[in-house]
Amino acid sequence: MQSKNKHEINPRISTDCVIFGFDFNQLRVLLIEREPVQNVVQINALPGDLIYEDEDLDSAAGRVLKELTGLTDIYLEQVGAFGDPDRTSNPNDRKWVEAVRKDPDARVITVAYYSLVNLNDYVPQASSFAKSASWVLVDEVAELAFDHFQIFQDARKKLKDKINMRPIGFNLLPEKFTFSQLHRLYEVILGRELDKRNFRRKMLKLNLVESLDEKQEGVPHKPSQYFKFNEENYSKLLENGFDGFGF
Amino acid sequence: MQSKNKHEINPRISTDCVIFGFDFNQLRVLLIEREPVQNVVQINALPGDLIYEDEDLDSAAGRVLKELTGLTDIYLEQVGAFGDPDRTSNPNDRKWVEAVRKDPDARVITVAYYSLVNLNDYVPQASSFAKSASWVLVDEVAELAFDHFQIFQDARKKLKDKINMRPIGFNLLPEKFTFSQLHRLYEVILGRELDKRNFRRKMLKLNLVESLDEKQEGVPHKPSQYFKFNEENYSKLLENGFDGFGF
DNA sequence: ACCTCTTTGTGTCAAAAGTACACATTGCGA
DNA sequence: TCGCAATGTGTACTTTTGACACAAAGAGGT
Repeated sequence: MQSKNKHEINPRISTDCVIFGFDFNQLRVLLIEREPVQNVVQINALPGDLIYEDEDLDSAAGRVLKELTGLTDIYLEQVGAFGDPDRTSNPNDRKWVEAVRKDPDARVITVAYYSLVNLNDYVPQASSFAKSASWVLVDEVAELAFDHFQIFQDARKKLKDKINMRPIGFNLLPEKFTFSQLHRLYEVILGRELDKRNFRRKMLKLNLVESLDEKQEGVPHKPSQYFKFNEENYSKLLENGFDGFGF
Repeated sequence: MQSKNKHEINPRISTDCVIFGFDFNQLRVLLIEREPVQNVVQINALPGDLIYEDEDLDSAAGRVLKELTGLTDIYLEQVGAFGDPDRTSNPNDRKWVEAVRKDPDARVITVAYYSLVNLNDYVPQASSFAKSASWVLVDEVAELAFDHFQIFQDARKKLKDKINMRPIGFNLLPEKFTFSQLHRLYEVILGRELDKRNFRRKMLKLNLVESLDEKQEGVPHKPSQYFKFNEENYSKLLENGFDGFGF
């Protein structure tokens, strides 16, 4: 929808990615440190950059993530658009923008994406303007560049809501996994304890996991049964509309 | 997050509003017809326009809505960003853009918002490039300009999800209302029947409505009790985190 | 061989929530 | 006073939740 208007703006569009990583114990988020610029105190940032002319938003997010961290093939879901005109009000951010951008005064609107992956499957490799890329515990995320902290929080909330609506978290589990791993996954995302027996009961009723004829080996305790994800039942559930994922 | 890159784009940002209106019976959505342009077949569109330089996204949505339809003071929530580069591939849309815009080739990314209001409280008055603005039954929405149909569908889905997470729909009821009206509201949003008695029981348990000492008058049947919304309890619920709104 | 350590895996009971279902009541108007 | 149309209410049954404790398996050390 457009009209001739003297107030028309000339903004830039960027995309930022909030990638949560689960290592079977804790929840982390992928952050980058930017290449140093004179006089700019280094703080962490979400991986993000401007989008190209002919890219749709989803692809742009995937590309940017790859360029900065080396991660590919990650299913990204949108968090939303963030566009505070005062986004660059922090002097540090301002200096960085002036050093790096052609047009430091242009307003930037960013479209944020998030995902949740198995941290062990993805080893970030910093490149482009990222000096380093690393997995930071979600509870230890402190100051972030621009409005990234806000974006991070929104994404975390969305992840939490989502797991109660759909049984996500399967795409990120290894082919075979134990119930404890699954259990732990739900706990770290929801940020609270879940009763072991009740969790098992409820999860089994969904028919989304089935046990394999295989056990853990070499563990100094009772070995656990391995389970696998039943994709067929998952697709069925998705079609029929679903219910009963809350924990 | 920015870098010097020859692919940098020069897009426009617009905002589109999906305003759902409830008239105590049916669910409608506010659509505009644009001022005619030569050779362009008229189809409906969501109210939307480019944003200004210094506006944050939320305010822009409110302003645009007001300019095109006269509606003010509507709480808007974001649906998301839509930015298909082929957004203007439809020849009709293309012609309209060429006729109306300074820079018809610029890519447009739109940030969509939605809301739900009491249809009787808002009488749309078309202005700016809107020739008319009217409430269309959600089930009769057909072709829309650009990617507006997609946006409309996403917004509708979001509304549905939302009502099961929070008891929205109070801001849009009149000060006093009957249980049937509330009941009907939930039915039209969810798109299915809800048992009258069970609905009443569950809603009452939430303590969000209280009955007034006042009855309907002049109706050719048993008059119903009026109820009002209890804002205090609502705020309390919001703070404590909530549960139990699903129907 | 046995003890210890650690994590797995399992059942029951009571409370709460959900679901299905039918009929008397009220006030209007003919 | 009768018919009409919508309101308002209760019960029985099923399903789901939530709280809770102890035996079983295997590794490793002595």
